[in-house]
Amino acid sequence: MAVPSSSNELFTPAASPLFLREDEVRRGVELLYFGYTRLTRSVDELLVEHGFGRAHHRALYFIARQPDLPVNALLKILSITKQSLGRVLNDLSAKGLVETRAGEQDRRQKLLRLTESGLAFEAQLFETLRTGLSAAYAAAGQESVTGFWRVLEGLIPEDEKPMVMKLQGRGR
Amino acid sequence: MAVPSSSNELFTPAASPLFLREDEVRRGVELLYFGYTRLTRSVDELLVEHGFGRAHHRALYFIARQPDLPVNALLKILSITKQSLGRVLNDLSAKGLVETRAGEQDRRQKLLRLTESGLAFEAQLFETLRTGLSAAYAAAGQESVTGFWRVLEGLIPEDEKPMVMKLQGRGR
DNA sequence: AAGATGGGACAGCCATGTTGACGTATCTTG
DNA sequence: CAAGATACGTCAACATGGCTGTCCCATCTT
Repeated sequence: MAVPSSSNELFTPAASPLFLREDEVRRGVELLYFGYTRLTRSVDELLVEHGFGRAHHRALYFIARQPDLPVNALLKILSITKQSLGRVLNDLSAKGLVETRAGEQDRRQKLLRLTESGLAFEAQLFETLRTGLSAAYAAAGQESVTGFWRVLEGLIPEDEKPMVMKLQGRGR
Repeated sequence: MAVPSSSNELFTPAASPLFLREDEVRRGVELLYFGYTRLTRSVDELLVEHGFGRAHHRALYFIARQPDLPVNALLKILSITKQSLGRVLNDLSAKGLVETRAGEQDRRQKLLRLTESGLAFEAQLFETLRTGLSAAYAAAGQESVTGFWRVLEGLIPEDEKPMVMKLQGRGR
């Protein structure tokens, strides 16, 4: 009775940095959930007006980010099956937003890139993201922004970091 | 020709805090996407082993967070229809993880709470989240963590902030 | 007593993920 | 050069978790 059980966090509030207070973790989980969903919500509205869904946006986004991306690379970025991606890419090319060319060294590859109108649409979607995220950045201040980045980077497994860094043109 | 168009960002790199450099915004978008999905990925695995999906976790999570939550309050938190939530709640109570009581002031309400085994399961799921997020917190440092929180708070629309703050027992 | 509200249920649709099986073109290698 | 690996595509079937629309009951409010 006098001695709290060893699993009682109140007993050792700063015991280990890997065993933080529950409330701090719950706060992060909730902010991540609400922040993420609210940022994407505005984009979703724009998408449905054009008959697309979130999956189409993801493909558009990453193709815009890395023109001439081979299908396989996009599959790895999205971590979905080629069947799922296939549907999405078919929709996008049927509507003239995406086009493909054969790879030059390896002609089995199909390199994905956005058409003129694909670029325009992606830019429009991105503007929505920019508006939301810029406001949050500005309200929080530059120092908070780097903290924001640092924590999120820590959530990405080591073996996936190179892929993310490469997207951002930051070596590996 | 000599004067860049007003939409050219290179012309006014620090023009307005609401119009940040594209790369900074894209970096945030990507880290948010990968960070969020990677954090939830480990939980997903645990869930499918028990025959549940992400939707079940969300319900479990918020019921754990606010015992005796009325159905209507949970609907607002999740922003889904009552039909969608109904399915999830039926699954959870069929498996004995959630139970309901009639409200005391208003007996039309059903107050949701977790059973013993519901609490145990939610705790197990939460451990997975804690492990991932604690590691990221620890690697980034306390100052980064507050920045992380601040930016995410800025992504939540004003009219929804009270709901989120209330979850975290931080007044409104 | 009438209407509003909290909750539940049935039916059907859609988007987007999954497996599994196969086919074809091209590259790589013994 | 033949054999196998790889990149990509497609057909088919299924699961999850959103959605709309409709109707119902119990209870609270007026």
